Amino acid sequence: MPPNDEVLTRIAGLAVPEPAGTLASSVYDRLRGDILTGSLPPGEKLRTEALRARYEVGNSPIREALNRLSADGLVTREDQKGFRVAAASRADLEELVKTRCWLEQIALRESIANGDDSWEEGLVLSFHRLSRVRRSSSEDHYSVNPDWERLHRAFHLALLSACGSRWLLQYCAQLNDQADRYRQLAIVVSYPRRNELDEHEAMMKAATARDADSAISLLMAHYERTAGIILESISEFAAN
Amino acid sequence: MPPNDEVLTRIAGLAVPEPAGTLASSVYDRLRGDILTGSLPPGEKLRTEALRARYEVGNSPIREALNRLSADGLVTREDQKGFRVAAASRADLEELVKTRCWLEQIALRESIANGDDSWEEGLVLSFHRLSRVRRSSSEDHYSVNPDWERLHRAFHLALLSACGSRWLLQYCAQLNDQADRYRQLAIVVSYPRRNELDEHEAMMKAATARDADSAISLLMAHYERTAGIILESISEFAAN
DNA sequence: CAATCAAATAATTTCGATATTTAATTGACA
DNA sequence: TGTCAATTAAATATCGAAATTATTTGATTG
Repeated sequence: MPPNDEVLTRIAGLAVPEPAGTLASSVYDRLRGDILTGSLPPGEKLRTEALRARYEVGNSPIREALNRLSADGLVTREDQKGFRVAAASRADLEELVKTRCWLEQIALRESIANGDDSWEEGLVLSFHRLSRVRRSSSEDHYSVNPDWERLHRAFHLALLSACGSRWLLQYCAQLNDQADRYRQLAIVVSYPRRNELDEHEAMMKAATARDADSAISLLMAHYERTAGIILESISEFAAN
Repeated sequence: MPPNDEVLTRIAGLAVPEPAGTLASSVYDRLRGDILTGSLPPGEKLRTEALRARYEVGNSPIREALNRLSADGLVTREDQKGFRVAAASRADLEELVKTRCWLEQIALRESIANGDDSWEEGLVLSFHRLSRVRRSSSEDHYSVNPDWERLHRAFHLALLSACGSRWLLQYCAQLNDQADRYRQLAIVVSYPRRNELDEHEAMMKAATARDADSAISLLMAHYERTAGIILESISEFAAN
């Protein structure tokens, strides 16, 4: 079955990080976060014992979270050999961006064709919120602002949210996660600045004007540019 | 030391789909199979205790398998409320088919553009194998032939296998699973026959002739037709 | 009679420990 | 000194039971 409403609300960024109902879900969220921020680097071995200590829970919740993440593609699993953070490489990033463009092109076109007023309003709202938070949480040096990250994700998913397929939306969200991880890995090395807000505004305006071709061009260019910057700033990813 | 039985069966080529390395993976495969065949119907509650009895393993492998399946979309999970087989509905099937057409259209076009000789050969081989097994394992009444199901799946994935994106390929495989489940659900009610082999042959020929537009038309029509048959044969899916 | 609440029951989730498998180390032998 | 086998150590996977949370049952009250 396609992702349920709870998942969709979470994707839309409209829910605050509410306390998860089970330890397994809580560990899943935290582990996912730690992988996306690069706090757990690509290829890192994920030993049960170490994670037990890190998250202060027992065996079972850890393994349940790891099993879910492995189906998400953020963690790799090999029978009898345990879990690792998914590897990262230039080739992988290129494949990822290509796939993302294919899927989001469809999703955006459909969204623009089918989106109703509430979709349009959600989009405007997402952009507004994104425009009000700083890219970096510090003034002098760059440091990741979790609010910006969350709202940025929400904006991009708002664009696609009316595509009419929960499957496609979920896949886009998954690829979004993967791309976010690469962005974070690049930031560690020093992330070159650019005016992303203008790009987002242009997309939002093209989408609300129902100009599908323009919106798609802008979105594709946005992704290609980001990928280019990441590829420039990183010669090669560490191989564990 | 003389080779053990396992080695001998392997050499003789008599080994069935080799047993998974861990109990969790084995249960995952069996559960997945039971859901795809409809042996575990949509909406069915998946109680730990019942599954423990069914598959004769402990608690942990069951839960690990369920967690993986929930990320695959074959099972739904709600914190503190356990697991269920994913629901099925006409609306869901329509959304599924639509998404499948979107994604496979891209995958097939890319496959045809990029596929090398070994892709072409794999495709011809897949078709040949599919053509040599019967649709039904019984002559007089219809009964699912697991070999045909497996080879049918393999053929469709062979078509897309050169698309150049493991992500896209994985998504197509996932949607394939979902569609297979609907097909099985319809078969229970009595599945109308048609000459699927010719359709598959036409696709194979168009693909090897590198005629992307024709191949895509054939594939889309193939899916639409299947969906139509399923929707006709089922008034509504049971709601648990 | 319907609604509410509390107790009892059932199911899910989690823990700690054990069994199995893999990886690392040691030591014998060439 | 290098290789291989045997041994030890470490890690993974699994089990069974305890703790937590949901659901049902049944009594009580408005």
